[in-house]
Amino acid sequence: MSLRHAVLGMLASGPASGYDLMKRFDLSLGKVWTATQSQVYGELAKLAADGLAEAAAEGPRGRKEYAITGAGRDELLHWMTGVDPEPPRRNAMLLRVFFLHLLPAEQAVAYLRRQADLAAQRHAELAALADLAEAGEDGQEARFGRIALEHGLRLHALGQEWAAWAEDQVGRA
Amino acid sequence: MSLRHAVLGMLASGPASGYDLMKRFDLSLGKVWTATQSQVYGELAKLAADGLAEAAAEGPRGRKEYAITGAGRDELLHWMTGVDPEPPRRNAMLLRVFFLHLLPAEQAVAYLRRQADLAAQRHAELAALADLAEAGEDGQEARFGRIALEHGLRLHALGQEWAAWAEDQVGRA
DNA sequence: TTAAACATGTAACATGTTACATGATTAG
DNA sequence: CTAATCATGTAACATGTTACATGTTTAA
Repeated sequence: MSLRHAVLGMLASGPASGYDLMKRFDLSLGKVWTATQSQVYGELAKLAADGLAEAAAEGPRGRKEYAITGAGRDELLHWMTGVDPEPPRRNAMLLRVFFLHLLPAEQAVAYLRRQADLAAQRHAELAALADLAEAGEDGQEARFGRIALEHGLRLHALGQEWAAWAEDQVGRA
Repeated sequence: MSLRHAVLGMLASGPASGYDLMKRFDLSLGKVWTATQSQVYGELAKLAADGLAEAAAEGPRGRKEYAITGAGRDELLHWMTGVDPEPPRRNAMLLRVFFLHLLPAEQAVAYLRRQADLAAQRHAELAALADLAEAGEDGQEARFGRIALEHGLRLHALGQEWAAWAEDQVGRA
């Protein structure tokens, strides 16, 4: 149930509307947890029903701002420190690797080379995002965003190196 | 719809029952794509209904073996070479990192240290699995399993190094 | 005046998890 | 004879995606 905690975590920095939250999902947060508009509005309503958030203010155009409650903060803190995060259990790229023996060696190699290219591309995109972040605000919130981003950078570098190594392994068949 | 392709991929190595497939999900394949028993049996029925697999034989205890069809092979090959794999878009561990500024520095550091420990533990578990695999059969199928496993090993090493680096970053606050 | 941005919500469908329900065969 | 393993299936529920539906405010 981490969508709930993603929303709660953003609300913990101050009241926000569904529309505000979506912007954060589309920007930085979406790199580690995605959500659709319909999920965000739905979750906000449930959070309010469960007493973890409350409708705090109404603005123009039907805008509704929600604020985290004490119970919401408790729930968030419990999730952050009291429960070990589940590692991702699905990776479509590696699933294909398991079946690469079904392809002629030449196509298996092409697949691995393509993965190296994709990793390089994603690394470059993240690096561009990092540059933007560099120029932006600082403070504790930005610091941890930068730390998460560094994980992504290292991950894509790993992807590139691993794919090159794998290509070599297949070459020596 | 990768569950479908995970099942198809296993069927491509030879006919199998739902029970057989579950064993492979519980062992190696589950490291890159998980599935529950109820998903596997359901998917097998859908695959047969869609003409991508067919009930090939019946055994004792109601055992039903399924075999991949030509259309199934086409679908599998298209998925493997014609579509770029989607990168994972949800990481509960990194989501928490985004909200670490909500904790006192001391607890944020504890969180990061815990992640380093978990990564080390998972690395050791995978390494044990790798040793078993080493002793097992070889051939193309095992080779690619080993290549996927290497990715996991590198990933957990990265997790450890990154968490140590992050801890240091927070220390210098 | 009109396009872009702001703003929320619902319905239908797809996917995934947990729990329940049942029975056959084999090995000790 | 009895426990473990083999073997399949369904129902209820939770989560996630896509498409639709609607209306307001601001800036050019």
